[in-house]
Amino acid sequence: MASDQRGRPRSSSREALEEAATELFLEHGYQNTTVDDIAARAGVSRATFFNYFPTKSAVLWVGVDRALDELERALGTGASLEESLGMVAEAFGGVSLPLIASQAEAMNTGEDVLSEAGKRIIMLARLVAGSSISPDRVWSTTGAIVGACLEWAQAGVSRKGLPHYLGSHKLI
Amino acid sequence: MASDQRGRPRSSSREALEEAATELFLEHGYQNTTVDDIAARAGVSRATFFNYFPTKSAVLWVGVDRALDELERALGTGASLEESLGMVAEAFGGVSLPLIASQAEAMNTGEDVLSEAGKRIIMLARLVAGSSISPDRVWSTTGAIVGACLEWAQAGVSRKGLPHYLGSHKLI
DNA sequence: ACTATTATCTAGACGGAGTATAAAAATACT
DNA sequence: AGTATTTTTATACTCCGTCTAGATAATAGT
Repeated sequence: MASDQRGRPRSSSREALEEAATELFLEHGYQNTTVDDIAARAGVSRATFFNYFPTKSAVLWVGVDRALDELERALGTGASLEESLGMVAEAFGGVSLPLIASQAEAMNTGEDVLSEAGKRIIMLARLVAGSSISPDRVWSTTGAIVGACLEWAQAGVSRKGLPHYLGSHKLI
Repeated sequence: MASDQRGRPRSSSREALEEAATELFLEHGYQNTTVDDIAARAGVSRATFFNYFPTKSAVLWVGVDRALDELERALGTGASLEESLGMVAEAFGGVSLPLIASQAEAMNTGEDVLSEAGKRIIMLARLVAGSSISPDRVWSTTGAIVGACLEWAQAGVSRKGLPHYLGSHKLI
């Protein structure tokens, strides 16, 4: 029986890179941090960074992107949009805020992050469009979801779970 | 009395660049066209391109960006969101579709354009947030506007004016 | 043990976007 | 002619993201 642990093992590069990037973004700002800087602090080569993250900005969005992936998976099982959102929000809302939501202003993020945010909104709209929702409600629903997530992220210490905010916006 | 036509006159570079870029995007696709290519065909230097457009992708979005600028201006006069949208849609909806809306698929546009689209959505959301609308309706309203504009752009030959589509989505 | 296989990591070069700066070119004013 | 002003150009630079070839580290089979 073959073990599936073949080849050179990964050397915990992913966590190291994520930590290094977070530190540097907070120390010097997002714009003033290069991929070389991140790799150097993590103790790996620049090429390795791109083995783990497709772009520099992807580090900021790991949490959000994972949530989008899970939403896609949930919708793929045939669950309705509301059910799928609920499932993702349960698994996702309990954990800590994604880096981008909690630290955006401390990292001096500029236009880059703006367009990255927009990209995720469009990804979400595509998922919504692929659900069983009426086509002419796709974008207003997408907007409502975005609004709920932002409200949740900005709620601070009094924050309730994400499902609470999703529920308070009527999605249908 | 000093004429305000001082210095070296502009050599119609803007239109030339816009035309050259459109042609090349359609011939070889957006991704396979470099700024150098555009400048060369327009008969100007690469540096001149960046005198007229902040980014390569901005050429695709001239119409949309102008509409956003006008919306900002209209809101600045104190008009309501609905009134301002109506004004912009009047001035904007009669004219031809922006390049991005009519030719996106022919230009083989990829992920770049996706994030550029998202950027504009966020710009729109900021304008909506700056209007007199209730804060918790900002994103659902933004989504509704986006939906109306997309419906308008995709309507084809039977297209009515943009105000018609904005009206059919209830924005409030 | 030795080899083959598989997968990660690395070094290095490359093309392209966007920025910055200083010089050249074209016009108007004096 | 000479000066001021503005556009255009040449050039160099940084950084992102891609690519390729090779080094390295582990396992699987003989």
